[in-house]
Amino acid sequence: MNTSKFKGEIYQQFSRIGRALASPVRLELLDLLCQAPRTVEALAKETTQSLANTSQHLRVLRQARLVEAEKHGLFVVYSLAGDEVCTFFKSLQKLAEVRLSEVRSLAQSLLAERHMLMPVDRGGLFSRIEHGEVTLLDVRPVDEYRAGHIPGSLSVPLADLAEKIAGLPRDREVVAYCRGPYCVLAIEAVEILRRHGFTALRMEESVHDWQAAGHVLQTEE
Amino acid sequence: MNTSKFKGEIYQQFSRIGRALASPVRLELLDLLCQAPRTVEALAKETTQSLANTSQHLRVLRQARLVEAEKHGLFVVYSLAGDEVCTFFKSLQKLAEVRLSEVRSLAQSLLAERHMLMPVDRGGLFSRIEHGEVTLLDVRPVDEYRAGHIPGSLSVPLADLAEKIAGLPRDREVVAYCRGPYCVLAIEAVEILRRHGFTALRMEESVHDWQAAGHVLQTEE
DNA sequence: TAAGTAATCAATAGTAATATTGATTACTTA
DNA sequence: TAAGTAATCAATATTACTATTGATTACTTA
Repeated sequence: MNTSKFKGEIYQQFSRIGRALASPVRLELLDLLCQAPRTVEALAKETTQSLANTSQHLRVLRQARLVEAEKHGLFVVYSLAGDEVCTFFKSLQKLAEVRLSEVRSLAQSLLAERHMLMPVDRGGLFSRIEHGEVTLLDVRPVDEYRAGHIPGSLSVPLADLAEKIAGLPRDREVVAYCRGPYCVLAIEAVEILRRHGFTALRMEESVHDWQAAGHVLQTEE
Repeated sequence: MNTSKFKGEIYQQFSRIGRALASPVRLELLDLLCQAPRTVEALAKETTQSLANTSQHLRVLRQARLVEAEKHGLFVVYSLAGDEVCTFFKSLQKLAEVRLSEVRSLAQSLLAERHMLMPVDRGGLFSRIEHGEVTLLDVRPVDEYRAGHIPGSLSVPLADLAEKIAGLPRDREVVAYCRGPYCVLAIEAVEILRRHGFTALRMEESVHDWQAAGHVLQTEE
């Protein structure tokens, strides 16, 4: 092995990761898998892609060793190959946010239209959550909640919010969270809650940020 | 702006970064720019690509806002758009190392052939360097040394090593460093030094690791 | 102003990526 | 064993990427 052959091959290897991240569909798949493992069918449905196309994109991700597949009976369950993949995906989002003004303006225009630019006090919020001073809603699908959620949070998937909203205490603030700053679930939840007269806030932080801040997650229901 | 339009566009934006990282040539260009700004001509020469091809790849990197171009007289000097790009590139390398066994085996086979698997004591080395107990050589091109180097290091570009080797003190250990764990310059330097009877070691860490460890760099000569 | 140089542009051939369709495989269960 | 289902495979049309070539632009300097 001479050094110039090494150089050629090592950058080729690095580019496998880049290639895997070059498609919006694959990034959406990764984003979902950061929350919880899923079957191909579930991933296809959530990304509104055909089954075959989803399967093909998953193959690319698997070839880059970013995800793993395991057969469970009739289903193939895909999951992240490791926590470091999620961390890396978050840092990709962060880099895009810092470098691409388009990302910042997209996010801002979505929030501004919905009157959600009001800042949520990040430091104070975590401690208010820990002291049970707010009703904390996890509005992600229930499987993601089961895979890990912030202690004390209630699982109220966005799809079920309408029917569960009557049971929420009206005398205190509601805080909704989902997958992170670029997930729209909490935004939609807050809109619905406000329409029903609640004082509702959206928390940008996800379970990963909660974990990164040194807290532990709760699994199962 | 509805939420599904937002989702479509935000992943599209994230994928701009992925696309930019999908080519081995662009990763090599980024790697070089992590060390120091350069003209198109210099980048073309160092990557052994044609001028036109290099220019095109740089355009892609610029469109992803990972690099910036500034015209200096007849030359266009490209540089990293920010330190966070270098940090991200390093984390891509790290992810590839963790996830891709091919990366680990490529690196290992290169080192094993050259009898360089001997571990360098990372913690101790930094303090021995600070106390001047080793001759520390920066074997990168001189422009990279000028852009920032470890204090106390001598600039001995690999190309000049043969002629400068006579002037090195023979009574103590020589440590060579270059751009990081996947750069071959220090490996080649150590080979030459050993052939001339020196006790030579390769340091995997680069100026970025030195900086990340809380030390300051030295600029200019 | 003319010659020279760095870089980009434009056109193109070859290759690779994407999404669709329909067929096939692998497994479960009636 | 047959029917049903999840997932993959195979073939394909479309689109995008890559590297090359030669022309052009923008600037400097003789």
